[in-house]
Amino acid sequence: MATTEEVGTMFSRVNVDRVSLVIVDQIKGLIREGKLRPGDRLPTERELCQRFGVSRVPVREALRVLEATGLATVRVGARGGGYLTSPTAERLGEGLSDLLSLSPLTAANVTEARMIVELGILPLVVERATADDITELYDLIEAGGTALQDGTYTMEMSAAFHIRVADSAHNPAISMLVRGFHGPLLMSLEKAMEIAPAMGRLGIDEHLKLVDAIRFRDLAAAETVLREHLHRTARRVEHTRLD
Amino acid sequence: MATTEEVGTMFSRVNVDRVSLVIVDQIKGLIREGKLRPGDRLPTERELCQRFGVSRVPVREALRVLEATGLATVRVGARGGGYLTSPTAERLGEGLSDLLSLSPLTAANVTEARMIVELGILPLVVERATADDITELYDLIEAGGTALQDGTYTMEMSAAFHIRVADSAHNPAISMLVRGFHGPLLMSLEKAMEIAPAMGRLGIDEHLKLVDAIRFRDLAAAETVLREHLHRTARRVEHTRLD
DNA sequence: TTGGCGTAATGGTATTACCAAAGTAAGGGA
DNA sequence: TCCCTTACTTTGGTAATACCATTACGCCAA
Repeated sequence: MATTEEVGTMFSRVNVDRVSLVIVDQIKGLIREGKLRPGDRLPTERELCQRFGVSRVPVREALRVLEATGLATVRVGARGGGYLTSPTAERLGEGLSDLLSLSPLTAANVTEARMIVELGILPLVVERATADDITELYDLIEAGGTALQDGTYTMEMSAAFHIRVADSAHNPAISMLVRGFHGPLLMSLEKAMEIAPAMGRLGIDEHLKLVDAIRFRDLAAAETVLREHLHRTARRVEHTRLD
Repeated sequence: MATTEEVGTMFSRVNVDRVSLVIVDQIKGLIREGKLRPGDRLPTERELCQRFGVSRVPVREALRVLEATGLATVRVGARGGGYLTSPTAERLGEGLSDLLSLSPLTAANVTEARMIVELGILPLVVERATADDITELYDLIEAGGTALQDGTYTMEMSAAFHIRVADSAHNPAISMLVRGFHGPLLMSLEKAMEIAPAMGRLGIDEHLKLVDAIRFRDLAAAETVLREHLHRTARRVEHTRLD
């Protein structure tokens, strides 16, 4: 007969997770291990049922979760079924915006984090920006200028510029972070405040100075410009709640 | 008879979304409008079925999606069902880390981004760290020291320390970011490389120096220590693939 | 030979009915 | 008063079925 202590170590905690969760985890694991890659087609629902030895309901729930996470899309019809997709930063921002609107994060919180990231990557940007990067940045600025004259300049265009700057660091992880922040943050701010034309003009001027500094690989100047630029926009959102 | 152009505008693209998606959107909408708040209990599955006029499967799929998005938890049993939750920094970071570890990013990408964030927040940490923060950081270091002697020191404990440092910036958005970095990504690295005892000793010494610098509000010293610390661990990861 | 059309095969979507397991809460006895 | 039992609520999972969307293929005609 085993003592109580022995029994305590004999049995390991049995995991009675939801079946759908187990399936999701297994598929995620396969993705992590590289055995499944974006573009791959998952087996049909019926086949997944057989492989996992479960009925269709949990399998479908798992597919919905993968879909919601941005890991897969499910098509109907012949040649339909689950297809793995590589989660984009856009999808991340989508999910994030839902959560941000509920979470105790304030716009000031997000802005502060954003400043840290965007200022922090400047050394990389100044070092790695290619001629193409610079050209595209100037193009964005020009587009912003004409939009400003038309009165069609939006916060979204400003966001696009900052995202393009981040892309010039040539690190996909950083691109994802910045995209993740800009989407939800600016979408909610856009509703709250119209862009005053003078404000836009000043913003675009600063964008221009920033790209100039990047072009000349002048880190100090770039930092000065961007810090002032971000601080100025930060002050506008200081007391704004995300809602 | 209508002309072709007229017909072109007469019909709008029919988009028969999945029922589960419609349900999710409706609930999200109610949350956004404030008609549903964290802590609220959703109607039971059966009742949702009646209200939406659909069967249980789509309803359950919708609940799974809400769960996966971090907007709700579902309990079984009497008084069970869906309860809306307010997403925490932990939950947000979890989603972020999932995304990072499942996207085609290299360890070097993520490490670089991590360094930018963790170094970037140091000014805030040095400025805002409370006595409690400092005490807890020392506690973590002490726990790490004893664990090291026992041979039970793990990457996870190191991660906990860095997360606690980030929490000392007292910005939930930043906490979320750093938690996102120290998720499954580092856990998978943990498998790849054992912590050499000497390595751990050195790491903990650096942790100690970092907290000392934070305590004395010595930003320059803190930056020097952390930069070296992160660079050292980064070098170990440099040629490691995420797989 | 080739283009278009109809049909069959494929595979997700939703309904219904049913049972099992897990919590909760209320009732009853010591 | 406290604990235990019991009954009920509610989700979790299975199975069978019908239905609809999409694609592939083969046939027929030009």
